[in-house]
Amino acid sequence: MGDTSGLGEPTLEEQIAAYQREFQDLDPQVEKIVNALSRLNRRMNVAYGRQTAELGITNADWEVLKALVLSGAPYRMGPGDLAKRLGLTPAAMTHRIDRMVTEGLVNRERDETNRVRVIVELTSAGREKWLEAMRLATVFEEDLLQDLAPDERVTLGEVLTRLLRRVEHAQPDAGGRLSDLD
Amino acid sequence: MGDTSGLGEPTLEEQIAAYQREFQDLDPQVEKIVNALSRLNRRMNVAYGRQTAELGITNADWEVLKALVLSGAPYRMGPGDLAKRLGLTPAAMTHRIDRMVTEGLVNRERDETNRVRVIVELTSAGREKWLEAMRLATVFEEDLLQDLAPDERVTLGEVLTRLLRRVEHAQPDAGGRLSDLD
DNA sequence: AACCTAAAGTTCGATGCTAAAGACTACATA
DNA sequence: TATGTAGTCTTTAGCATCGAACTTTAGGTT
Repeated sequence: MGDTSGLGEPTLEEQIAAYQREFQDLDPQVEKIVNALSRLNRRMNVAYGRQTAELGITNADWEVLKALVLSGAPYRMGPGDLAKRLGLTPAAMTHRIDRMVTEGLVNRERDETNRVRVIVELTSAGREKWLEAMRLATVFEEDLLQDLAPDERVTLGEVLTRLLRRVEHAQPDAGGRLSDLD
Repeated sequence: MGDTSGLGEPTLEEQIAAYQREFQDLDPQVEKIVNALSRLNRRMNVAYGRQTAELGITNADWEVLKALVLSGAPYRMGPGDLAKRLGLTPAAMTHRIDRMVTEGLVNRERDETNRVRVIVELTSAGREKWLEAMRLATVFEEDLLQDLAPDERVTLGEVLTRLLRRVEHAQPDAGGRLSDLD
């Protein structure tokens, strides 16, 4: 009586109870929300990871593709901007782009108007991969929210946006780097 | 007109609009929720990372401390169980424990009743660190949810639990490894 | 008793990340 | 024109992680 399956994680409720045993002045409401958010995200990333793997790419690749597509046509960005957008160091971006170039997902060119700049451009293959990933992702996401009534979805979206506004305002973009993400 | 600050991220609303431009049959409600969840988690991890750094540890350390404390007195677990609990490979767990032993947060002993087993035990210094981290974390968490009325908190907790139940049931613990977490 | 199999943890090689140092370009100023 | 300075990317060294091979022990089977 206790664990979910093997030895993975205890139930959320069990976990909150354990926290309360070890830390008296704890607000169970708050802890429930925070821990649920954290677990949900983990599971979502696992699911996304399976889907991207199915397409022969990684979640890391997908993040880059997303940033490029969202930048709009002609789907070009500098490595520095990409790094900021994804919360990586420029060094990591260099290597990630290296890999994605060999995979044919993006091109790397020098900016001829300013030869110290580099332009990363989405290839049509990259755009196609993004599209496939997007199709899989939306199916999963719709399935995830299946049990939520339309008005519940609206409310949830509104509440989460409010939380986000609070935390994004409190950390005005961390000066760039967004590291230490477990 | 558009970006938040420097070049970090667009507004959530802007991002959803961009998605709709590039991908027609998209449910904006769903996408709003999913993207808000993802961003929220990112910001939370950054915040936790700052707090743990302030205490001279890392988020990685903190995860181990949490697992040990939640296991209850006498705060002992095997590396394998810890690895499963945290979604790491046993190899990674070995190195993490190495580091935490030198930091005085845990002890490593052999189980004398079964000499192939190892026991990781929380030290009192480790317990104290967990307590300090917990105090900082709860302050942040309370601040994060400040704008939510009591009944909103209850509803949010309930809805998130429902989502979690759905996704945890769908992925009955991934057979162990929970990798590919960006 | 000798052997086989399974389980637990560590070691090894490769990958991706960070922080810091380096190389190159553009632009302002003297 | 020469020089300083800031900005952009790459390179380097160190660390954490993964997957796979390896070591040791426990427990069952013949």
